Amino acid sequence: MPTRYVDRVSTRTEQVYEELRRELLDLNGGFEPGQRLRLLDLAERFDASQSVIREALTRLAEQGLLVATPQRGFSVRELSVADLADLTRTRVQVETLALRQAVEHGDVTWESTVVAAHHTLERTPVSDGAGHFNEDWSAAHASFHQALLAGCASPRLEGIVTALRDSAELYRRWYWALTHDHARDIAGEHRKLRDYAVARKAEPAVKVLTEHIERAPRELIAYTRRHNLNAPPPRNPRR
Amino acid sequence: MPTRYVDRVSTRTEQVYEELRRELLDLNGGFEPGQRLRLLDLAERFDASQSVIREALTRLAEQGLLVATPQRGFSVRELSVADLADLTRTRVQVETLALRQAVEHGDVTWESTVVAAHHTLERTPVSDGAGHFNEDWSAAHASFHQALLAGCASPRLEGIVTALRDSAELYRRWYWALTHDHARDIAGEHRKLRDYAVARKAEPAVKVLTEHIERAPRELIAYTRRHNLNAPPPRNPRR
DNA sequence: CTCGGGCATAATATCGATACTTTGTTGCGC
DNA sequence: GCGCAACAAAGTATCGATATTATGCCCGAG
Repeated sequence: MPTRYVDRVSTRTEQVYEELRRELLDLNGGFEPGQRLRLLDLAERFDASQSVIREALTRLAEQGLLVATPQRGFSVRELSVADLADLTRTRVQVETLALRQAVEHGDVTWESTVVAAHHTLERTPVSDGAGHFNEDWSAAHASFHQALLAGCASPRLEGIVTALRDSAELYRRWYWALTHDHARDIAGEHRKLRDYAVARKAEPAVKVLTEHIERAPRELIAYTRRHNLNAPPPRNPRR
Repeated sequence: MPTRYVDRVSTRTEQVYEELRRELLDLNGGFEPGQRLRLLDLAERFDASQSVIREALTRLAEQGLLVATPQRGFSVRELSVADLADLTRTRVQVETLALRQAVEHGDVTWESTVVAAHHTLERTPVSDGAGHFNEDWSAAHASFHQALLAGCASPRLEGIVTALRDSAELYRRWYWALTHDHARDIAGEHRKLRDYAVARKAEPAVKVLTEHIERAPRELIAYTRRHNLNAPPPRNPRR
């Protein structure tokens, strides 16, 4: 029998978990809101046993990215206008809380990290030119915001903010499909955030961050009101 | 072969998960911070297979009540003064946020729920008289605070507050072992919270809640400073 | 006496099979 | 044609065994 576990950095479950998570949050990923995730399908796709898949899905469900229903397995979390509104409100409140503390308590090392992360972000293209969204930008974006808030020196608060941001990622594909906010200058928002943060101007920074978080959801909600929707348009009618 | 799965309300995993969680947060429970949780032990104890135990532990680890280390299994989260300080600070910030909104936006139904939950709490004894802490009180206490914040009408925010409170529960045994704050009038604090909430006096309510959350950690941290500790005293030296 | 290599032990991670549940379908009675 | 019960198909939940890894101990070299 061939040796199976060679050169493993981590466990199989860990790998599958990370891959599934990436794909779930990936704008180009193949998962639809509400879509059921069958254990055997995924087991075959990842060439792993059901146990491994199940553990990964369990973790994602615990994070609220999936929904686990006893005896009926797992499915991708459904999106709704109500949840988006709640999520956005919560994100603004908690994230501005963290930002205020970061600006107040962050040290010089923090400033450097913010500047560095911003530099990386600015140099990463949003799209790959072929209409495909660049997931590297997404990572750089997350890193920048992470660095910005790390100054609050509160692992617990940081963890909450990160979890909320990940949840919000699920909505990104929906924005992308429906709204085209070409007037928006995201790079400018980030530059302002960096400058206000380093200059220790908490209130202006909070203002920019609030708008930064609220803008896309506001556009999307306005759009759905105009078109009488309250859930994203299905791309794949088969559920 | 005998029929095994009869009259089941839920799945075995769900049951084991809930039982483990209860015990973990139970002041009288048997788990120590840092204690390793062996799959086979628990499987035998619960008369379930390792898979079932593993799924329950995975969920608890994802919540931060346990720590999962690849290839080395699960253990109860370690406690530390630094984490307690961070946790307490975060709890105050997030929970007062929720309280302000509840007081501002809560309707009459909310008021009724608060009053009812308070009544139950007031009628539930803290201790069973034999020195054993009464877990019913703990449940009533959680329900009261839950009801208080439910008025904020934000499932996301509520979820965060609940998760933080559960994390704080892990520290309760530590308080209990070391500090004896007999001057404290917890019932009075709850009464004030109820009254201020129903009277829509946000700021006084926030003040009481802040003190309510901070008091025990403050006492404990002061105690550990006096005695040069930064982790709870081991009751069971075998790790 | 101490340090390390190499084994024995014990625990986790993974697998594949089986028990059970849900769901869709077929066909019968009316 | 319609409702419903029994059945069939598909999927989840659970199990127990096996592969793999961590850990502690023993023992010999220095």
